[in-house]
Amino acid sequence: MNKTTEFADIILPLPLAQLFTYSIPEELKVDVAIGKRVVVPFGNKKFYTGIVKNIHGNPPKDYSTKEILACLDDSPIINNFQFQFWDWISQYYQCVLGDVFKAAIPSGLKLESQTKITANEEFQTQELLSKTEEQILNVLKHSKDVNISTLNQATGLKNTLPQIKSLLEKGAITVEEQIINAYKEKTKQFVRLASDFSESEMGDLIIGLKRAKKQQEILLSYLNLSKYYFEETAQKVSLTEFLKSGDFSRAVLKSLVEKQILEIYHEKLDRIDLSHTETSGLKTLNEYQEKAIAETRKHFQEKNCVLLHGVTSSGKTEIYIHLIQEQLQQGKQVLYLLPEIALTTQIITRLRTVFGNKVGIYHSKFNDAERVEIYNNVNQNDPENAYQVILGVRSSVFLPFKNLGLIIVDEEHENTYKQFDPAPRYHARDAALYLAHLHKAKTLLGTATPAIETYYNAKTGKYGLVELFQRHQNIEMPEIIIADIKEARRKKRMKSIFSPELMEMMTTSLENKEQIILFQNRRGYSPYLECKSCGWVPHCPNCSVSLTYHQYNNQLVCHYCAHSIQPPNNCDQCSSSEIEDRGFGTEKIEDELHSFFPEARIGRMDLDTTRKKMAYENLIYKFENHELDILVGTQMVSKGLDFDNVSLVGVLNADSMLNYPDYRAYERSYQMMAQVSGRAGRKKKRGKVLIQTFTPEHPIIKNVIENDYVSMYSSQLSERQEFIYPPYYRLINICLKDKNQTKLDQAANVLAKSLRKVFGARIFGPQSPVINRIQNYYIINILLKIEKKSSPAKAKWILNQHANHLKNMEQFKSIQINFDVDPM
DNA sequence: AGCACGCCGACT
DNA sequence: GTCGGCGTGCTC
Repeated sequence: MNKTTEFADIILPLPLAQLFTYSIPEELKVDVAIGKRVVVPFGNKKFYTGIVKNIHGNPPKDYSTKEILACLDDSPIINNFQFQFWDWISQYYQCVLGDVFKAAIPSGLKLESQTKITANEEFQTQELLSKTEEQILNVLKHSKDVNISTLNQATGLKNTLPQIKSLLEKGAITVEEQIINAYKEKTKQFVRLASDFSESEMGDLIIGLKRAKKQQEILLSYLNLSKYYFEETAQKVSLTEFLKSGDFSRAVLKSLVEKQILEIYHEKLDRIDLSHTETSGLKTLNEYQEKAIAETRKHFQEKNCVLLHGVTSSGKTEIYIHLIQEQLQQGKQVLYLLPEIALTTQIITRLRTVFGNKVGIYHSKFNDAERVEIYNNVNQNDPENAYQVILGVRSSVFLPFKNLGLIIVDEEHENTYKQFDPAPRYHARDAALYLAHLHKAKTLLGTATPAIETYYNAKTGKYGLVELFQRHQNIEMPEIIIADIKEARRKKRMKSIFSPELMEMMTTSLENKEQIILFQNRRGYSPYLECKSCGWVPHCPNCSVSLTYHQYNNQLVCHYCAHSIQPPNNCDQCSSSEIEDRGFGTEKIEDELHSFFPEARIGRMDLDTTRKKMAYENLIYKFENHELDILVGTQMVSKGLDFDNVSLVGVLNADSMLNYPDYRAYERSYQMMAQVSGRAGRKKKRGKVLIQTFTPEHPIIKNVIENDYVSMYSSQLSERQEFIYPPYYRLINICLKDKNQTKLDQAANVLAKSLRKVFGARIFGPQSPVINRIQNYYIINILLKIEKKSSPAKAKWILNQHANHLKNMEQFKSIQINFDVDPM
């Protein structure tokens, strides 16, 4: 017996800090290996899918082990790169490996145990059963495969657990844990000949069927469709299509199958379309692109990361494509990261036309089965059939790459690359840099408006910097016009939410049959309602935010917990019936546009209109085809879309962004306005951008008008230094949560005090966030700002010590503490 | 995270 | 008197 393969340390998909050690039964010793999935019992009921992290021969001292029940994989699904990557994520972002496991693997690869309940047939009523118990027993007798949730549904009861428990005690039912595999391969049925008949054999067969006309007909029709004797390889014939083609009955086909002439077979079907698309060569680069790509290659010789700072429509994508091609020729994989909203059909199509079915897409709107297929595809060892290029969102950094050569992070400044909740709170751009380091690959960051931190890294020589200021086909940068709404309001010249300038420009554009994009970073109709006489504002009962009014369903909705109510007719406080909406969101803009421009075709693009799988694509398609004149939207409209006929972009309220209480507010406002401006004026004509603001003299607005990123950068940089922010300092936010506000405040004060003893003035807070209650949990933050040079690992270790100390205090046991490293 | 155990309030 | 609320502790 081999002693060193006695035990395995398992990662479980739970937010628990340790690994769990199980013993490997003799019969599984050949199967169980590092990186494979295993099923293990946990507690006295549950089963989980875990990942084998370690195999060893050291029996644990303090407890006896349970046995691994099954091994799910023939070959590992987690490779060594991934284990190292997971370790880094869990250390850097201060979370547990189980959290990383949960985020990294599509849930279809994680089995779940489900309690299956069956009625005991031998049970005879000896004791009196309660009504609900009888009801439950009745349901069980008439259906099979019942679990708790279906039982709750069938009986209409909220919670049947107590009754189940008592029935179990009385011996009326049995309960069994069942493991459900969520992922099923999709298969399709096909028809083919049962054996390889020669032409003369086939002739005999057909003659033999002369008394079964229908069967003969089917056979001939099959030969016809499959071109069996005409082509080298017969065409595949799908069962359903075949039956439909001649209105054949299944029964007739069945008799042919029984005669062993035809047979039906199943074939696994990829949910992802792998059909061969025609690939076309690369586009030739213009001289500026050529220069940029040459510089990039040169930087890569000594630097691992290059920032490609190229203005909107300077043709960054073509540069990426050329670089991807180079990697593929060397047999390397490429990961192309995009933020959610920029992963559009346009870019997918472009990549597919060049790389065909070598491109895999990993999108959040894909269902789980599709993700499992992509995961498995990347994991397989056959480079002929595996995707070589993955175009994906944040979570695609967790795919099982074996041989990465290049990671491209497009729209690098996008804050959606940072995951906020749940843990792991990772930033895909920063994680990508580490991932590339593991593979000894290069990273290319691309954007028109770099994040301050990134530009700083480039300027200080940590990254290579390549700049590309020439728009392709020499399209001019749009003309930016400012509308002073304070002035317009004073003179009472505002038409609802539109300044006279905007009204005029919209009218002209519509007359010229040109398209318009209007941008407002707020969905819903109006951010809040207010009582005209006493100023009362309806708030969410669970969160400390006002409720947003949505007109399309006439609801007041909380954007934090989705709580919704009917708008009140009367004020809760003074019963006045005069309740007015305040502020405006995309819905209201759409509404107002309809009344001012009844002829115009208007589309709205925000979270509410793009929930369905293809809704976003449909809107884009309609706008591209000029089936819409005006597109109103939140930041979704500002990303990576190329439209040819947009002559006007309107930013309805620049101040709402500028006044946001965050140290990144100015940076983000600049990025947002610069990006949305980039949508204006493509071919032929110079576009116009109109920005409505109360503060036309604002320096950020000036930077936007002059398209002066560098000025914005240097003014922000000095502010960052002065006020102790990145890139000079590293931020770690410590978030405390509890249902009891007093207890929470006390705990935060105790923690802040003890941290100050170590970190001194580097500790800020405790500070209540603007929204200090979400889903009935109060929230308070403590912020640590440490010098970039000092060791973050040590600081994190100290933070953990103090947090654990707090959790060990009797009165603060219930407090939840989590860390957010490099918060956004 | 789940789930069991255990201790206090409102009800058949 | 019980049912059921959620606070607390444990899981290899």
